[in-house]
Amino acid sequence: MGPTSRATPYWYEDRDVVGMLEALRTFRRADQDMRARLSAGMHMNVTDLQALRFVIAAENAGEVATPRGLATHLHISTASTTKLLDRLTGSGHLAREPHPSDRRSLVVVATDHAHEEVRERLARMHERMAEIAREVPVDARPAVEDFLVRMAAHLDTEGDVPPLRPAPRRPAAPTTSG
Amino acid sequence: MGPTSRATPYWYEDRDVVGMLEALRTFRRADQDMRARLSAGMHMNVTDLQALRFVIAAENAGEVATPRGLATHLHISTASTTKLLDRLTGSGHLAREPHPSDRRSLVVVATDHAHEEVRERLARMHERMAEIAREVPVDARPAVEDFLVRMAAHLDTEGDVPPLRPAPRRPAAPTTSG
DNA sequence: CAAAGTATCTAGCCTGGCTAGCAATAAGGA
DNA sequence: TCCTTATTGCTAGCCAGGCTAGATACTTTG
Repeated sequence: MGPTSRATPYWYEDRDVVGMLEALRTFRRADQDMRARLSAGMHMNVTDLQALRFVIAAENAGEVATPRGLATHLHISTASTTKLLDRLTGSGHLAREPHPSDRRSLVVVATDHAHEEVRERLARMHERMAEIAREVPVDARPAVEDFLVRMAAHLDTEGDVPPLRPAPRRPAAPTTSG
Repeated sequence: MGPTSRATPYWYEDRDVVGMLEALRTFRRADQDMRARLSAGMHMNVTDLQALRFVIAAENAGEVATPRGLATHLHISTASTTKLLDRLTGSGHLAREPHPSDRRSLVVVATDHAHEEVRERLARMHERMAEIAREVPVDARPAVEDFLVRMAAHLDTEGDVPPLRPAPRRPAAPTTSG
């Protein structure tokens, strides 16, 4: 309890640590809420907006977006992707075009209207985000980036299979009955 | 295009900025994926796990969790909360108990098994997260926290109503017609 | 005490995922 | 070349997990 000879006792360091972790949670919550509001404001669900942004990003990068690529990126099935494309072509945000080299596939393109709407709603936000990033002291920036990247790498290794329960149920694989 | 007299030309600064923003996206993606894996590993959906953690957090804070509080926290309706409680009591993670002072309401408590399972799966992860946070240089920590908090605050102001469309519909508040 | 408000639950609907299976096309080996 | 296998996107039909509306029990307020 009493002060020690160290300039920064252990509990002081911990306050920083707790602050950063709380800030991380705060950010995540804010980001999630923003996405929900944004997609609701565009009269679509969160996945559809993510898809739209993926297609636009692909176009900006000079690449072609296919339904298969969309399914992979969004971690949904190709069947769900078909429905998603039906929704977004129906709303006038996307269009299906023939694939130049693979006649099984097709190319997904964003309409001018979609480009405009997304740019309109996100340009200001992205600008301000960069501004906030620029407000970080130059010599602290590598630490910020490092912290986030390392945290992401850690999360990629967590939450996998349970270390205890041996996978409770497996609907398939009939052994005795049936 | 050519080099200037400045030690850190503008594009160098921008590289830091871009790096931080990319790291932010990377973190968000990793966090989302982790949550999906974690809840899948516990045979529940993401919302249910969030609810479970909310109840446990309330207990640890010496507070009581009610269905209403759960609904508010999760941004779902009370009807959906009833279904959620049915699922989680059915799986043996939560239990409904009488509310000590409001006989309309009830108190939601986590079972011992739920406490144990969550602690088991999250303790190591949280420890490692704190470890990663402690690896951030002490003098950079305020900048890290600030960056995240400011970014969160910004996101809280974005994605709202479109700056163009005049708030599509407002069911209540009749002014002229009706 | 009566009226209005609040908490939870039930009933029934809708969205957005999923799997299974299909036709068309591509890719690879005998 | 030709036959087999893999891949792509689609349709059909199912299910989980949200939602609104309305019922009931209780609390709060005038």
